[in-house]
Amino acid sequence: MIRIVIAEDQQMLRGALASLLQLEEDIEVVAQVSNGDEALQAINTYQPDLCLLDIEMPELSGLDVAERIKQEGLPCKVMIVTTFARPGYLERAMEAKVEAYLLKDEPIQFLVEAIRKVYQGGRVISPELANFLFEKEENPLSEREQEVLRLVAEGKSTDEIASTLYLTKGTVRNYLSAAIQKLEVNSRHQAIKKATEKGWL
Amino acid sequence: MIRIVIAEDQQMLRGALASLLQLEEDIEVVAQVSNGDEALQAINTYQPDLCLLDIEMPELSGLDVAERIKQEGLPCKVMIVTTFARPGYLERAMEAKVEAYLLKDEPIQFLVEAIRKVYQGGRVISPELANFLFEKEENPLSEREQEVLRLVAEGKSTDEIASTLYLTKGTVRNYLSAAIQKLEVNSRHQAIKKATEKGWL
DNA sequence: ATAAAATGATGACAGGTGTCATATCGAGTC
DNA sequence: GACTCGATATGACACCTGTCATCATTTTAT
Repeated sequence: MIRIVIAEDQQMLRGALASLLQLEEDIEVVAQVSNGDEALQAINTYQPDLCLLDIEMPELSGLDVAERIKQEGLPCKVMIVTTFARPGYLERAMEAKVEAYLLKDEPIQFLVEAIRKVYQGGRVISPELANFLFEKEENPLSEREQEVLRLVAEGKSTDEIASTLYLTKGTVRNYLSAAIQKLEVNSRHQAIKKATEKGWL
Repeated sequence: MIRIVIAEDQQMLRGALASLLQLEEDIEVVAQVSNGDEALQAINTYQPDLCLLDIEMPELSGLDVAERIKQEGLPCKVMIVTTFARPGYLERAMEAKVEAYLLKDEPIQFLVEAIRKVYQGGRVISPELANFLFEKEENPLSEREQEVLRLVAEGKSTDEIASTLYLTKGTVRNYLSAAIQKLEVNSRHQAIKKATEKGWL
């Protein structure tokens, strides 16, 4: 019996997956949760064989949860199940050594088979993502540049960012300028768009 | 037997819903499609009792499909099933006189019951959205202002927008300025954010 | 038919933004 | 110890942006 925990914030999908997986004879859904914090708790409590983690959830992202599980050396295998084919996400997941990375655009049957493969010690990646593994683009942004971009993304002004980070606004503009050039775009907002698409924030 | 068509672009959710609904004795899923165009075709072909429409799909949005169904006077009842609690979406849906508007954050059981109610002539709205029906905010943006904002959202520059719409850049800035003031924000980008949240684009 | 909106344009101004050259400082590296 | 690199700062410049006043034209409403 494969014991699993499902972490997914959209109730309808979470419930649907749980019901369908429960129908499989060799699978038992021991817990369903809707955010990253609860996911960690549930994994500690139930010690499942593996967990399905959505990435974009409240509190802790699925990637954060994956990293913690691996750091703490928990035996629970990790399967990321997400909408987003972002190179940066995949890279973080690979670095955390997760067992699978699937897109929600796969059929359920693919998920079920992936679960069995992972349980038996295998690894699975959605075929659409296979390319990303080779032609992987490194995140060109420095820590500071990411920080500044994140704040712009939240809607903050140059001045607000400057005081948040205890910098002058000139310096903030320098970081933005550097980021804009590294990303080969023309404005801070295009920079945010591109960095977000790539999963670099 | 309630015959339904499911239009939802995320394969995993679509398949899961189809499988689960199929398990209900009084429901038959006659077609599953992944975009708005196919939805219209399927509805014409199969003449289902009702259809589940996601809003954000390729080609035609679920709202577009709903409007066409109602304009053409097709007997198919329409249930919108979406992630987004945006007042503007709900308003468009109400104007199109759809039979139901549900959030994907509802449990499946809610969906199943809603399907039965709608089949029997009822209407259903996710409880979280009930407020929006009363305190409904009108879209304050003119057609032109929306057009310009949409183009900014695509990442176009003022000059590009000007030549796309055959306007001078001064005029483009005027529309943006008007939109920014109507939305009570400080920049074109905040304007996009707010308008998008409200479902006004 | 006439008033009121909406559409489109222009020019001007203040302030924001992106770029660049340049300088300092500290942490590594050779 | 000299050198390089990243983080930080400054000042200057050109260009972009948001606002406003003003005007002409076309649509819409009464």
